Amino acid sequence: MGRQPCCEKDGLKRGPWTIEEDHKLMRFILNNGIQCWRTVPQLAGLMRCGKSCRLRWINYLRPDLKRGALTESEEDMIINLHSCLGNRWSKIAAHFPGRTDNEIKNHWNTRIKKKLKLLGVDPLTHKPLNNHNNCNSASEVLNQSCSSTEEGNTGINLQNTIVFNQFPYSQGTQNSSFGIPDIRIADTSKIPTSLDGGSVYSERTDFGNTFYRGNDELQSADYLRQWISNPGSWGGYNHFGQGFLS
DNA sequence: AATTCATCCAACCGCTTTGGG
DNA sequence: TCCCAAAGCGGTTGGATGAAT
Repeated sequence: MGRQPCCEKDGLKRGPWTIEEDHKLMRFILNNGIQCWRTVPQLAGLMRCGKSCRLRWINYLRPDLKRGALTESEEDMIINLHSCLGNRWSKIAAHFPGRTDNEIKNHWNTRIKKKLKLLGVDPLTHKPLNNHNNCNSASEVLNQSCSSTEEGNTGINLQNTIVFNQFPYSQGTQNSSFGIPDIRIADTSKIPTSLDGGSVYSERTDFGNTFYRGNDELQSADYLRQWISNPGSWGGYNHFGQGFLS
């Protein structure tokens, strides 16, 4: 006997979310908050499993999401944090308000890994790909700076002072704050500005990163209402159309 | 214009962790 | 302490899109 599926699969919809589904999920969360993800789809009238709803909310519908391409400084921070934390994307994402672990993970896999390889750095170990004699300095320095990272301090400032001299990335033109040469992969600036194929994009809402989680996951429906009533926060949600709050 | 290849990223799968009884 | 359900997490996939031929 295998593990029980997380939910009953029969009859459940999979694949990309439609506007209507997004609409239903957001409206439900607005009105009810989140107590139990497993009950959300049923109560919201969605033919999805709770897991799918949770993922959609966290990665896409949360109003506090910061949208658009990651900045160069964010990219540099990811590299430094990854050297400390490894593939613990949620831990890394915790240092980036409005960014999701999925987004950072995708960015790492599609852009940063290539960037590091171009620089002759192993993305896994953060050591030079060819020069094994040089391995100690960078990793040791990074490990030293990681203790504070694990405790909530990013440790970035500490690294910033050390990495310039010892980190393997530090060869070449240093445009960024962490000594990483300014080699940008093409096509990093593709920032959607409107709904396209069921996707939602918006400017940053600037509501901070405390929107949900806490006692009842969702801090308050009032908070959401406040966000929704703010015209400036709705740049990319126009597709929901009028009557969303009804 | 048609086809192939490369890239991106939303979504899924399944394992691990957490929390309540 | 143990068990189980739910949530969290990271690896992976597959469809959409754009670039190259």
